[in-house]
Amino acid sequence: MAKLKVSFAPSVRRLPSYLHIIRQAQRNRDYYISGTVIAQELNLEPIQVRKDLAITGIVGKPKKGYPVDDLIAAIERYLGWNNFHNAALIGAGNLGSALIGYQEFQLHGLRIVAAFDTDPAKIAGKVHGVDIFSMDILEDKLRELAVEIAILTVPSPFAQATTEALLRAGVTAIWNFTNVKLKVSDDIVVQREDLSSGYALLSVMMQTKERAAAK
Amino acid sequence: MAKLKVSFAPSVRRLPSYLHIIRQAQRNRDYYISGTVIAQELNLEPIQVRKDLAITGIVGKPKKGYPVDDLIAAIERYLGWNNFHNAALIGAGNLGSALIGYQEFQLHGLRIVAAFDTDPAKIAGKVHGVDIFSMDILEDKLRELAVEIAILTVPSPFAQATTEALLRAGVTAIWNFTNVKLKVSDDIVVQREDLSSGYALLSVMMQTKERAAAK
DNA sequence: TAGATTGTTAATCGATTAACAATC
DNA sequence: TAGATTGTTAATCGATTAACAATC
Repeated sequence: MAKLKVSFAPSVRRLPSYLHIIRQAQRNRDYYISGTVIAQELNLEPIQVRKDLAITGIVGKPKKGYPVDDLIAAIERYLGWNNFHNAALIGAGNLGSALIGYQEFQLHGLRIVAAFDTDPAKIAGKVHGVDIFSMDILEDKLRELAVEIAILTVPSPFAQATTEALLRAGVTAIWNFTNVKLKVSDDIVVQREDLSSGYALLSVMMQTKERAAAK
Repeated sequence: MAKLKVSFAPSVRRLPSYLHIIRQAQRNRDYYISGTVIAQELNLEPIQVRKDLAITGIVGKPKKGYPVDDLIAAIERYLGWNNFHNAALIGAGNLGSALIGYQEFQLHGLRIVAAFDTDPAKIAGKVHGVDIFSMDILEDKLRELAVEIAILTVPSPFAQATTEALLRAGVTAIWNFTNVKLKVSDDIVVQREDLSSGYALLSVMMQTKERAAAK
């Protein structure tokens, strides 16, 4: 199998923010929402919103916009957020606790069924209602719970070794919050979340502004 | 001033991961590192690495590669990571604590001088050595400490109102971890970190794989 | 009906990749 | 010297934006 690449990746990344706006409309009991309105709310071009929504297969009505309920369903179906997947948190530190606390992901098919840590003080306790197990029983427990997704928030030096254990336990998708490029085979899904890259962008923007101001 | 847009944004986002590899080479006492080696390490094309590094102004040596020390200096200068900026954490929850704990950012010009929260149990305490103040004294304290960057990790419903207080206090850059699109004037730097967009990508990759496997 | 909005087709823009001469 | 690697110029690819007919 060749390396997994998402087509329309930039569009896919924008869909959750659209969903957020559209849900507000739903709470507002609106029947329709137009691409123009979504665009205004997010400071985007209407044509971009329309193109992005088109990939979900939704069909709108000229003059009115998109039917709110159908649009939400279309986006969720496209993202696969209508199906559940068992997930485990590997590393129950501050970041891990924050992630497990986000109700949002739970509403979108992510069912966190266990957490793992090496700290004896944490083991046998809970984070946001989820049991914390010893890293020693990682493989057995993951298999037992049929975990598909691992949320990896261990310290970077342990990332690769931990990953190998995850794969032995049958995990097929890794949400990687370490700053390590994991070595895995092409059939494993890896999404790396890299705060440094966002910080780099922030830094460059600040410099650009400073330089502009100096003129 | 027009809306700030970073040219070469994708390249800028990759620079921190290059820096990571190059620092390893430095620890290894290597004098030179080639684009080919960096590319191999990160599963990228060598030409992409060379093009990305070129924006920092570094000049390499045919056959040898780039001088390690100079390359690190060039990347850090380009990113502005050789200059310090005062920053404050707004919202000292789990995510905020995790961010403040990352030594990495502190090494790259981010000097977190204060944290703010509304929880009386946290106020007057510390997170990773940083004082936590009441949100009530936000504006005065930010001004007093000459804070430029706000790391915004408050609950989403408070994001916009908090932002307005930040701007009144003279903050010019916001690292936004809420899922709210902040309304600010064009001269304010905002970098939004959106976990949902990464999760959307992970979800689509998983679906793509499932569908491929079903065939 | 008039006009706002969709969805399609084409044009533009920017990023990635390829080709290759220069060079240490 | 031979050959690996740089850096430049050109080609390709994909994403964004523009234009506009269709339509409710």
